[in-house]
Amino acid sequence: MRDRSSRTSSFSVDVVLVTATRNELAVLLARNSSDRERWSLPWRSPQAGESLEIAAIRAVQEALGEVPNGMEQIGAFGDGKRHPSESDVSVAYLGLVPHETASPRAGYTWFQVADLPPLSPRQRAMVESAAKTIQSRLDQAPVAFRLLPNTFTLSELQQMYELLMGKRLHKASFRRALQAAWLVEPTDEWRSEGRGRPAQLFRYLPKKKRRPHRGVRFDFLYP
Amino acid sequence: MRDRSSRTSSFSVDVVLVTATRNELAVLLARNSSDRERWSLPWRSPQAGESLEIAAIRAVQEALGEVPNGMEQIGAFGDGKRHPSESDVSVAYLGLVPHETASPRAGYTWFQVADLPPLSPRQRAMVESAAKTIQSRLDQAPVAFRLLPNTFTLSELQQMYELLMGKRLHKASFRRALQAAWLVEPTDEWRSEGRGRPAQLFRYLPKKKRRPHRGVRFDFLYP
DNA sequence: GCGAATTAGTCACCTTCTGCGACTAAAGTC
DNA sequence: GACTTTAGTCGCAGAAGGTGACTAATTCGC
Repeated sequence: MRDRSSRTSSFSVDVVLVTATRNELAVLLARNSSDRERWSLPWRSPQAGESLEIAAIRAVQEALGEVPNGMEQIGAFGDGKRHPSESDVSVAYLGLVPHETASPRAGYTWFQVADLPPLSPRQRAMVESAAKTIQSRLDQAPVAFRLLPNTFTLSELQQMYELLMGKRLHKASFRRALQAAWLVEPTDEWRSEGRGRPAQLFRYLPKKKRRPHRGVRFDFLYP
Repeated sequence: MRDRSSRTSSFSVDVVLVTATRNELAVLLARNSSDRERWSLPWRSPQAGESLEIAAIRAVQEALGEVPNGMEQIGAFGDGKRHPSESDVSVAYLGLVPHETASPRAGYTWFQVADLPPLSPRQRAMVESAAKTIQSRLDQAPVAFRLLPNTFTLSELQQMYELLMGKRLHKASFRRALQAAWLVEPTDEWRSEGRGRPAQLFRYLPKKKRRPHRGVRFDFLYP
């Protein structure tokens, strides 16, 4: 994928770029330059003086030509044998991009997460970890908005949440919670999509934190 | 701290070991072997074939002589210049140990998190990240129990939660939530501590998950 | 021994939150 | 114009959560 002789660093930076189509999550993979049947996550060996995050951003730039707004580190992965870079450890970053604006460069393709080609065990672990990270961050961070275009209908937003959470949501409850969080604001545009009543377009409204308090909840997920 | 000539790996594994006294969190630091005025997190350069987690566990063994039940990786840290190991990147692990059973070996000391000695920027970032991780994991994972001895009173448990959450909790609400989560079981022991009515001792009751469902909550923490 | 102080543990009330069905609104289809 | 489809809202019933007041069991001071 990249010249590996420049500086044999014993770690690499790998990027799990995620986008969402109508009802599927997709991950960007790069065609292996030597064995063109194989695919791998975009990765990069950090150059001297290049921070981890910068390396991740560069890897994304090579793949998409643009940078996602905000990449999040999801950990260092060391187990598993083979990795394209032959590095001992890979630091994985997660990036979210709206599907509309995400056209990969030559050699890169989106794969549905449900239908990935074979990957190295290490990279497969990264993809799984990325999926978990997205789910767990869902109600802590505005993840869904980073996967949607600038304006969107509330139905689209709800569908995105349903996709990310993996379950159906009740429309009225969803909108009530959304209102309480004060997270979106209406635009004065409407979109008519096929049949049915046109939907109002909304935009994400980043705001100072609200809801300062709330008690304990022992919603433990694992024993 | 450790022989660095054996194998110059460009990354190290650092451990943020956390314990909790009555009303303070504390972190284990190691006295620097060359400059005995300086302190650092316990760390280790992974040997060949040593996984990241094993390296972290070994580092803890050297420091405490025992292993915490479960270490969690909190990320790879690359920015900031100086690090004891002179490595480019450090992978940080978080371990929780009950204060009662945590007697450090010679050269290691617990420091209150509010009163840490100077650390390298990178290690300071690790400690801060560890604190954030603990808070965010609080209602996802039984963090508090890993900081308490096997049996404890509900008041102790509540105090631990108050310490970790950084705010007071109402006794009745706390216990109601605890009951609903089915997370502790009473022992038949009671402990009389100074004045006041003796408290019943409880133990942690790991269990299959409950509460399978719940709607969305936009409890966003940042804009 | 006895009341005050202290800590443990529970109850009941009221408010807020949440699941959910039923409703109205505005478009297209035939 | 009746029917279908999607958007958007209302309001109730029940669950969850915040809080003060209560009972219980012990030590302390006298």
